[in-house]
Amino acid sequence: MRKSREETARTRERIIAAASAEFREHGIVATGLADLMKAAGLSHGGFYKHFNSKDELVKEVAAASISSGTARMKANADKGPGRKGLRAVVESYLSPDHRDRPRDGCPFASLGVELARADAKTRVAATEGFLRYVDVLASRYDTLRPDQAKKRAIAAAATMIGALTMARVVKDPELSDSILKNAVDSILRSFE
Amino acid sequence: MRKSREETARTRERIIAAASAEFREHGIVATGLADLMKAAGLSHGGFYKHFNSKDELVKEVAAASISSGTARMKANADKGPGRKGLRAVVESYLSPDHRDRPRDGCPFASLGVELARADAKTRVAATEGFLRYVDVLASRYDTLRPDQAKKRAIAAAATMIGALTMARVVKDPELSDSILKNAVDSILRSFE
DNA sequence: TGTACATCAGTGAACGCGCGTTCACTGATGTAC
DNA sequence: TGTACATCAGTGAACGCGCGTTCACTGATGTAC
Repeated sequence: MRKSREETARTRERIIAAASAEFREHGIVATGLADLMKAAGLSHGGFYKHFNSKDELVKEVAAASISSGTARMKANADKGPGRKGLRAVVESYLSPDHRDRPRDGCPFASLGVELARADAKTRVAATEGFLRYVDVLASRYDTLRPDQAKKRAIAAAATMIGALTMARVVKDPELSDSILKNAVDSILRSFE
Repeated sequence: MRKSREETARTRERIIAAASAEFREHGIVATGLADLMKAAGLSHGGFYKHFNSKDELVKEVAAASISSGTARMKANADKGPGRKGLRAVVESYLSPDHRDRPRDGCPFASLGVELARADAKTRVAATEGFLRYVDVLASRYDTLRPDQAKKRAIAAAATMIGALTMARVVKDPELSDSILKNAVDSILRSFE
């Protein structure tokens, strides 16, 4: 039962969306194709009509989820120039809500080191995405020279990703909250 | 061919050491028991004479690798009080050498979010280990009140873990180096 | 201290299961005239 | 515009493989007298 071109394209997006959520919640290696095809409402075997391999899907998922992460970050940055926009970005990223919902959150924090072990194309997509995060953050350090702003932005991005990851690792909820809060304070302090 | 008590204990440690390296290099889920038992020089089937399950091994590995990470950090901190010791800790942690050798490096950066998905006992071990990292770092912020020092230390730890993770993710070596460098600068700046 | 027996570390093969991938088949869509 | 045929999205079963775990067996170590 062949499907129309538009429907085929929509199905492909549906698989990416389902994989995007499953990978971020359970990890790439730990998520099977059967599981995610079921999550997309399809049978297991149809996967290869859309992708050549799991690795290809991983690359698409990385690109798509980083792209939506950047969009959200940019929307928060647009709430104001300078410190105000920076605060909006950082408080949204380091919120308990983001911590508790990895399925639609930042892939650097939820996939983390799995991206480092992924194939070259995926790592390239991740690298480009990281630079877009950095650009959004750098645009808020508007009192500094651009090269200095970028340096602060790189450090801020690292702090955000590390803090969100560790907030998910630690079992004590108070400590988890305090990791988020202290990271926010530290980044805002870096604004001077 | 039963072994002596001492040799049994040594074998158990050997399995933990091998698993510790394999998990940090390839991830927990991606490492099979057969692989790591071979790395320990044993046959696959003997595993269950030492551990009740893979999860139990994961907990032991987390505890052991965090403990050795803390020891290394402490050794660097002992190079000097205040800023000097902080610099030693941070430059060692955020070195290209550490980035390139996950097998014997910090487990928070190499296992990352897999620890968040691990069972309760493993997460408790990770939580305690994180607090020991924080204590070592806090001890160098000696110009601040203890509670303020701890807050800075939490943010510094998050920055270190996030920066090391992202330095491993990005494909561009120059960007990778600059993530490490900017994170070092940012943490030293936080000393005031 | 010496002997007899129980214990158990390690081996190697097997268990059921889920993995990523392939394939024959179906039937609606797309293409060519 | 209508018809005939080629294409291919999706199904469902199967492929070989490696996973975590179990088990019968071996023989050196530990224990009891």
